[in-house]
Amino acid sequence: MFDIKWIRDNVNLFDEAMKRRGIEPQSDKLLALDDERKATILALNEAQKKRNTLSKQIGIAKANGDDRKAQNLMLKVAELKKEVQRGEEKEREQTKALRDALAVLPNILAKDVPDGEDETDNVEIDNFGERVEFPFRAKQHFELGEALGLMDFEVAAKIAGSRFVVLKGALARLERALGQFMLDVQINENGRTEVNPPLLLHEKAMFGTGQLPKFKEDSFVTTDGRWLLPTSEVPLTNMVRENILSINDLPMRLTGLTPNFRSEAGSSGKDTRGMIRQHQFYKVEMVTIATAQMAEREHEIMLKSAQNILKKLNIPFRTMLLCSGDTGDSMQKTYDLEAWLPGQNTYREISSVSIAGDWQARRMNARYRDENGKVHFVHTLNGSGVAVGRALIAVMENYQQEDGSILIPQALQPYMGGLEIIRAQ
RNA sequence: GGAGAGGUGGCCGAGUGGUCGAAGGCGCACGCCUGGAAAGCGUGUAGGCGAGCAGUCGUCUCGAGGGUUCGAAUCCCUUCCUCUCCGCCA
Repeated sequence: MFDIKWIRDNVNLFDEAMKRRGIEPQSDKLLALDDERKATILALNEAQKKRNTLSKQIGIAKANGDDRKAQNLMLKVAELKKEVQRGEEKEREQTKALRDALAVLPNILAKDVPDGEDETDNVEIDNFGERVEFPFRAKQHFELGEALGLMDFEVAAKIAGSRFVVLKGALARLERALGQFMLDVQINENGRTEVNPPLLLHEKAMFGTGQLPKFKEDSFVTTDGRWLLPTSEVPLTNMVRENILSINDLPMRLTGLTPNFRSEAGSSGKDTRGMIRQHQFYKVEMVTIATAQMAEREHEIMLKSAQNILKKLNIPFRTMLLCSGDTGDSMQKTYDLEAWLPGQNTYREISSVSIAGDWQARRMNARYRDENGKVHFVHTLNGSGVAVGRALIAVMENYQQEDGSILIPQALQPYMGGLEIIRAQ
């Protein structure tokens, strides 16, 4: 969300930034709303001031026992009262109108974000690992999993519907191992604080990070109006909502392992086979709360942390800088890590590392006090470190053998009780 | 689910209709004092919005929203949250 005062001072910059997002110039409309609002406030303050002055005089008159004077003053104030009430109502409406208009606008893209339409215009900035050349046809993860008898989509459909999976035995454990491994790296090597948040969230929290109001069809709601977290970015970031933090608390580096729930409303027909796109999946998340000065460095640190996970698992991946058309509304700049999937013979997103600037902080009213006691909005960042479900896919496809067994990456073996290979029973 | 208690500034805590954005204490900052420190003394110590180049001024905010009143932290209604006891339950 934007500061209307900033828009007023940066009309061209703002309209240009919206244009990059494919949005018509907004500043005229917004400034007009703000002008009306200001005029209302000015008149309202004037009326309130008069009312307060007279009311105090009534108090004094009564204290002095001058009832007639008090009576006179009361009549005067009665009129002002109506004026104040009208003004308050108008101000409330106008403020809400302005806020609603601002709430749906996307973040400003960073200067170094390349222009582009969609994911085909993203720019590769880094590449890690050798793609394995199999002397046989590489299978997709679901072929492997089903053949092992450890991955069952039919049972999942029976109990929950499509886009769910049931993992069993060593595969279930492998998924758990991946989550624990990643979390441990985040805590021990990347110095993040583990957080285990609620999975059901207030609407306010969903608004704070930008999932609401625009993208409500992407998430699930409960019967009592709570939202199932689509990513733990939401609870972790909203931990600082409506706070004024001390500068000493920053940067605040958090991590957590949670399930994520997504309706995938707009994705019917996409990735229908396998575990790529599910309604429910585990993900290790990184969230950093920082100052404006710290933020860019924290973004690079976070990117390295995510890359580090895949390197430890020895999964080939490339790092993409998302183009303007593919960068999420809440974000100024996003890197995606795409893991190589031999079975699909393609790269697929496995992590997304983004910087939001103060866009989320304004929505959350999350601030900090600097060395001089001045209050500023924090800057927020988040990234996956990494998606567990997709990491499972990447491990299976990259570590598969001709007979359909799967080697377990060395880094995971301690989490698998020393198991080195998963074979059909 | 039933019965009760409560939500006030960074924290504790007073305030039950009148100049209260709010006593007092703690904490913190600065100054004095000291060789240095502690103690002591003094001063300061919310955020939003609006006006102004600025000093500053006005206004709003005592969980949230609404109402009563000339005037609300104080009265009424609604709602959220916390705590205690009982019941139920993982």
